[in-house]
Amino acid sequence: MVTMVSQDDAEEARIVERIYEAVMDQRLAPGAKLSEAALCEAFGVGRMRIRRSLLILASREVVELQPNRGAYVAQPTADQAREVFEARLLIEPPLARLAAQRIKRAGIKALAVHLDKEAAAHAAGNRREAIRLSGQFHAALAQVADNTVTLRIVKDLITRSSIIIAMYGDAGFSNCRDDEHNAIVAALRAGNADQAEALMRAHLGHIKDHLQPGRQALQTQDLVALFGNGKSDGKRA
Amino acid sequence: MVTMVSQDDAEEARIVERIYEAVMDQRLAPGAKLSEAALCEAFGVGRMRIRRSLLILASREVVELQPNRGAYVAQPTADQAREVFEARLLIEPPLARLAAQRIKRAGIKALAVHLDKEAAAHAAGNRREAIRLSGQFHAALAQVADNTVTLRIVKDLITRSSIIIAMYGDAGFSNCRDDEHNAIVAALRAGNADQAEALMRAHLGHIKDHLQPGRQALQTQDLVALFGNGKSDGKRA
DNA sequence: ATTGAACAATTTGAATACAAATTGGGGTAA
DNA sequence: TTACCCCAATTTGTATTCAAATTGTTCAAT
Repeated sequence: MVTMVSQDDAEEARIVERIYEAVMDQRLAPGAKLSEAALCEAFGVGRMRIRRSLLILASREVVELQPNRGAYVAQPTADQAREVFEARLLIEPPLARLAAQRIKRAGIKALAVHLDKEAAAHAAGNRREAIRLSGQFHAALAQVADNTVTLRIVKDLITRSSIIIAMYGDAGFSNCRDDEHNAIVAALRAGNADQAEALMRAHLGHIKDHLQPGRQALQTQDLVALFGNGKSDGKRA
Repeated sequence: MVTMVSQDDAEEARIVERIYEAVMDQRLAPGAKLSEAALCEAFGVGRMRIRRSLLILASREVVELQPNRGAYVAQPTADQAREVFEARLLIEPPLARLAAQRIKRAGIKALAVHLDKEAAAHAAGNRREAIRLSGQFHAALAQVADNTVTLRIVKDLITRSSIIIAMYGDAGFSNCRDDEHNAIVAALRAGNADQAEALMRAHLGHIKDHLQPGRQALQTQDLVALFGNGKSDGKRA
């Protein structure tokens, strides 16, 4: 008998991952409603499966579950935004240091490939892809550090960061500046742990500095729908 | 009129928290089966509620959901144990530094009260309470640092650490040594951020050094499974 | 007596049906 | 015309029911 162990769990993980990606691409705006029926159709699964996925997303604070109202992409407050970036400033610079100490030839190669993709997306004007890759760079670093526990933590933080940037970020400013990523990889390649840590700290500081806590960006697509602005209707993947 | 918002969610959070505590107390051993029916009776709630709680616990890797087999308290591998403590060594020393910079009079007071409780439990020979408080100290530090995002992360890590210590720890060695906690608080009180960070790093190193990766402390029915027949369960561990 | 297979019982997984609540629309009255 | 209220429709939450899988037991055969 073929057991097919944990095929079910993999399904939820797949759905969660897809929604994570949509949030990071900013295809799903903060406050966007995630209706169960729509998700059932989109993913071709039963309602139970969707409810489980939404619960996982809620436990990671990427979506908010409002009782009897439904699931919505989270809308972190300015204070929560501060906490997320504070956590990143706490975790990622030491992580960059660890990566510098631990990186192997294959890891350097992988990061180089990633930087190329970032540059290509940027050159092609593919803003959505550029934003996504820009966030993924930080996850790639955790992978280089060879620690899945930290990888999970960083993934959650960068996803929430994408929401925060969508809410509080300068209009045209993308997630990260590529040149800073390049500099960090250069430090890793040189095995300069101190520099890698310092560069990452500065990099995160720059992202944080470009947030405007008072902005309270377009609350939800409720407002958009109200004004008939067709900007954020792309809920379907 | 009165909305009673998120009363339902609070119920799941309560159950999850109770199970967290039981794991940290080592009342629930690694590999212990968490049958849905038993939990329904224990908490006096419906099966749906329990299933939601177990899913949250699984997403935090405190329990493992085996399809068609049920939920079990996680049994991290030696490699996963290494990753958890590596993550703690990455996060908590900078967190101690932040706490030293940010601590107020009320925080110092709260930590002093906590240390008293630890000492009292230790003096009274209440090992279970001592273990629990010993872990909670690290969460208290995150609270002093006033960052709920980091608090959540640290809580997850210390809960998983309890499981790891139960599996790989020396028999009589409790979670932490109280004197090291005292020293850390002294550094915080003195506002010596460098020392707080260094002490926390050393403290976590000590805990880690008392783990025996080869021990494989199988103390539950996993023992039976391992000796019975390594038919298809031998995949893990 | 021991081993193997079949069957029964328990436990989990999923689907369907039903109940509760919120939202939006329409109608009426001021 | 505007404001308020009631009702319907949609959406979420929960329970019940049934199916699938695993485990333990029993019986039979070697």
